[in-house]
Amino acid sequence: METLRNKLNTLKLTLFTKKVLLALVDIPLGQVRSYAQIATIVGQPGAARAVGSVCKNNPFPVTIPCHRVVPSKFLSTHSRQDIGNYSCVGGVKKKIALLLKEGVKVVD
DNA sequence: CAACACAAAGTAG
DNA sequence: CTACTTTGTGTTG
Repeated sequence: METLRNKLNTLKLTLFTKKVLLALVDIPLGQVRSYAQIATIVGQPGAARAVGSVCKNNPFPVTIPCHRVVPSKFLSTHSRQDIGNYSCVGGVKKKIALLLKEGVKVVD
């Protein structure tokens, strides 16, 4: 069967990218992960910025819940201004809306 | 080679 | 102690 993992293997993606994307899919509903956390999961702690690059180049806009990825600061503040960025359609505004819809508290 | 959707440590006050 | 600056990291253009 064509799992997402299989598709990722088909595409011309680097190992790091593939791991990151898989980690994003693994994020439970209503939960958020920081870029640093993802970086650590894929085995490259400190490469948070690289993770951001991957999300930005995200090959599957809907399949990959890149909106659940936020800066580590957000984990502490939950502030809307520390939500980070979002390249997909709708921008940061849409990102916030999605998170709220999924049950993630976002302070104004 | 330079830029980027970040993070953590170091320096200055 | 808080605030700003610098370095690390991997992908993409």
